[in-house]
Amino acid sequence: MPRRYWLMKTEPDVYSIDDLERDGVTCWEGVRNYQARNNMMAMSVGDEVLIYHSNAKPPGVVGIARVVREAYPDHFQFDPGSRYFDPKSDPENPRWYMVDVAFVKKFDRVVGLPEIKADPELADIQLVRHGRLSVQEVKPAEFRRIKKLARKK
DNA sequence: GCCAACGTTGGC
DNA sequence: GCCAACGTTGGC
Repeated sequence: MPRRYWLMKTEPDVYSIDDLERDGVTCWEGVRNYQARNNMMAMSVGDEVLIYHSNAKPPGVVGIARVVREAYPDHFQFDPGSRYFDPKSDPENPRWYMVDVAFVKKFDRVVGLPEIKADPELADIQLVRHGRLSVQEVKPAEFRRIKKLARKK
């Protein structure tokens, strides 16, 4: 099974790449969109993940993480005190899953969304074409390209 | 703060 | 199963 590549969004005010660096490993809870969930369920240990800061100035890719635990039920869906509580989810058949990811690196500079949009090699990236999805698959060439852009300047 | 895009809900 | 209403995302 070849390694796959992903992009996951987070709002830095809520959980940033610096928080991930501090924590080392974190569970990626709170994904409440079926397509995003399905992407998490397709992840394997060892897959690499671009970390994207949304609602940030500037929005963009800020670093890399690695999947260290494959999808398992997100227990926050059963916690009435959690903002991620889902009263419609059945504990016998959980609706929402999460993965664990580990910090790999923080880029020396943010690869901003305008730069990604302007790059011909990234013209088909889902981030541009289906902007709102919070967990996306990234093609190997796109992953390499963003890593390369992060080294520029 | 605005609003376009788009996913979800629920009446019928 | 359609689709209008509604809620959320997220760039600007």
